[in-house]
Amino acid sequence: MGEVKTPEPSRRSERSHQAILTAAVELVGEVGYARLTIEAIAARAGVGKQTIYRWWPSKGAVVLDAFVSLSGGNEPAALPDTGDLEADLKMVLRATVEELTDPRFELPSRALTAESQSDPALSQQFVEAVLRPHLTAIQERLRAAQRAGQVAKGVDLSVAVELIVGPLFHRWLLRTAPLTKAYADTVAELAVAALRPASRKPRG
Amino acid sequence: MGEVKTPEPSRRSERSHQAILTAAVELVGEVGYARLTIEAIAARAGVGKQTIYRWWPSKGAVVLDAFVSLSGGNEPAALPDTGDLEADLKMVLRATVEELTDPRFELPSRALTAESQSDPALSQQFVEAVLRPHLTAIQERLRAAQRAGQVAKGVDLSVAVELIVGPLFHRWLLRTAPLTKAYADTVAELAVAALRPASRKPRG
Amino acid sequence: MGEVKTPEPSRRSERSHQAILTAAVELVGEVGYARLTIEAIAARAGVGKQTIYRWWPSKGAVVLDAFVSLSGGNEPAALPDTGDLEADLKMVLRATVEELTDPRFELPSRALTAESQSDPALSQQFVEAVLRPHLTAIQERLRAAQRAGQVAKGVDLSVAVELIVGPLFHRWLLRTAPLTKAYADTVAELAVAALRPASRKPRG
Amino acid sequence: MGEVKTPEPSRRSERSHQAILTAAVELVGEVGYARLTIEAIAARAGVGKQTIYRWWPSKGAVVLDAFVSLSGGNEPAALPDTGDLEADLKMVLRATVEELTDPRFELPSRALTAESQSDPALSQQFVEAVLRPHLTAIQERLRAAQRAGQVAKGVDLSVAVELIVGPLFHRWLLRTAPLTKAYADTVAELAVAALRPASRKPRG
DNA sequence: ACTTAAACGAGACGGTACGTCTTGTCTTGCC
DNA sequence: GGCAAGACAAGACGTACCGTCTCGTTTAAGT
Repeated sequence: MGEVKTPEPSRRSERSHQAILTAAVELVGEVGYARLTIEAIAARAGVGKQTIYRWWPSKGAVVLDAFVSLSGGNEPAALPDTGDLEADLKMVLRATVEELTDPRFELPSRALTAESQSDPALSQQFVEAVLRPHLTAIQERLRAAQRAGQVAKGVDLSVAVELIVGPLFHRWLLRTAPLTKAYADTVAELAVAALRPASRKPRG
Repeated sequence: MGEVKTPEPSRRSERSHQAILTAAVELVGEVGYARLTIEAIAARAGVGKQTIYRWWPSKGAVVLDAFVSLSGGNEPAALPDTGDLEADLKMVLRATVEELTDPRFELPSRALTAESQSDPALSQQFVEAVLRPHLTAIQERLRAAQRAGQVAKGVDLSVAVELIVGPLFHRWLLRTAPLTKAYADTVAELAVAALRPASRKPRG
Repeated sequence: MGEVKTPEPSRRSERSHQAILTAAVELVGEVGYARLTIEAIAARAGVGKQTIYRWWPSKGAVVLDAFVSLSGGNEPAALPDTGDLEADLKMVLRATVEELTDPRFELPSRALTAESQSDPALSQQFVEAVLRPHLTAIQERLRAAQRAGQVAKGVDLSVAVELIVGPLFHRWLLRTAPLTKAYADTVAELAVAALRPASRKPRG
Repeated sequence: MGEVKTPEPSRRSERSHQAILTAAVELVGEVGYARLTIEAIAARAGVGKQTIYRWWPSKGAVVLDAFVSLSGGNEPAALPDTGDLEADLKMVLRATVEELTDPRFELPSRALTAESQSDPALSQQFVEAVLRPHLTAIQERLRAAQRAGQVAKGVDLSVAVELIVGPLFHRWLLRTAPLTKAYADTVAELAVAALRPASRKPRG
């Protein structure tokens, strides 16, 4: 995931490839993303710098690949569907809070989000590889709820997903307040209320 | 705003101070934050590098000060209160979309958000100086609505604020989809629905 | 000329061999010896790098072979013997000046002389392949002159040869002054005077 | 000696300057010129690479300065004048042979001569700083001899000097044969014979 | 003609050094 | 005596080549 450049990938050394990803993961944990250097990755991986530059366009791209390979298998697949939307959402949002708070994921995630601000291509890859599966899983659960009449017919589910996760990321990224499970619960409750088919709209 | 270091501030050259902020604003617009250097700011401002290092701890801090001085007076003060919460929120969210899309603000904002990921001190200053006034203004409007019975009594308004702005920032920061005024409207509608007192959720 | 390594020479591709020498000659003329690279020779010759490393031990060795193949046939054979030693020497020294000044020969010659300073093996090959024939030709002419009584009996002719060509190379290599045919003539006259059988030695 | 570039020399750190020259001398002795790198000089000298690139245009220029500062004071001044030209020349040529054979001088000298082949500016500086004093000293001795009637009136002394030293350098640079004191003596004898006024050549 | 082992082109690899750039500190000399 | 100017040590950048090492693919001997 990530290479778009020219060289013949069949001749790629899988040994070096893995060593680079491993070294990147280790080093980003040890010194942080800002003080992470290509030279250090190459040295730690026992690899020439050119081998990194040959296959990745930037430091961010290496770290993204490393991060993806790290959180490799744990595709969130689908949310459980207990029939209780609010409970299911609370579960997934609590899990999200836990992940965003786990230092193992927090540092690389913040780094990639930061890097994405100035590198739209990286941003795209980051979202598709890391974020999209989570969003899609939630959206599928919402679709089921919509079919079950727990979510109003007219709601655009892609917006609904961001209504749910947006507040969490906002607090995480901007550190407006501590990111807790209580907050996750409150957001889930409010979101469910927002999506519920209108009993009546008292506005007019 | 921003200085925390030692030297005697009374002897500070206001002329150099302003020149530095101006140069930073110009340069961040010309080359972007990533390629912005302290040396270039000093050169453009006609100032010794030491004069920058003396008063600011990092490149981010200079840019934050420059950004704040740029958007100086326009404190958002308070939201209008037309009595129609949804309409008032749509107005402020549309304005927010406009600002986040305005290249004059977008680049420095993204840069400072990115830099905040690895610099919690900067993050704190950024939030307090730039973001907090907006959040507070929205929260005040919500308090009025709560008093008017348009928002449920039990709702934690600081969470409500993030429910409203979170989805916008999520889309802006992660570029999951284009950030449009239609999206702002939808978010406002859903948020109002979430906060409405109405019948408590019919689930139990 | 030059190969000392192991592989079976009968299977050598003459096509590649020639292409390499041609490419080396062209490139040394285009970019000079210092900026000449094995990679560039291989690319220009349409040859794998290994094919060069297989048959030559160093860049200098390739260029030496290329240079020898360039100045291939024109073995100086023997000097003319008009009976007038001084005239014959002037002729050969003037020709030498011309060659040392001809850009076609000057650049590779200087490069190989330079390289020889740090590579005695190359030095040996260079001297034997390029220089020795010239020196030998002059020495033969001196031997004839010695037989004819124009050169003193006791003179060591190998030293005499270097007395003649040394001053030319000195000026060429060290650029102490322009290398001209007038200088060649003067050197020839002085050398002949040095070698002439002593009328008497007015020293004692 | 050597700097031709822009920066203000008054602010130059004499400490770093000396450390660089010392490191260069040491390293050229330890690993030879070809394997000498700017990086190693900087590391050994405890100096940033830029400090070298700021003040010298090339590796050769650094080594030349280092070499000159090494052989700093020992200006050859003037040759002794015992009245016996041949004896005096033998003395100086033997000394030259000794110097050219002394490893302390041989390696840098060969390196600078080699480098001069592709860098005429360096060549010029090398000749003027290192070689010219020797040549001038010999030329002065020859002038005295010419006044004393031991050298023919019409002889161009600058050519005469190269007649004397050229054969030595020829053998040293091209390694046509071992460079010995016996060779130096023979060259001196032949040179004196060449320059002697005596009976004009009996040829015409 | 068939086999087989080499030499071949291509080019990825681990490395080294390049010359440039930027950082944050230190120094000099002008005003 | 405060400040611009800029030299300095440090070290990462991205590039260029080095010489070695696979890869298939010719190619030429020796069957």
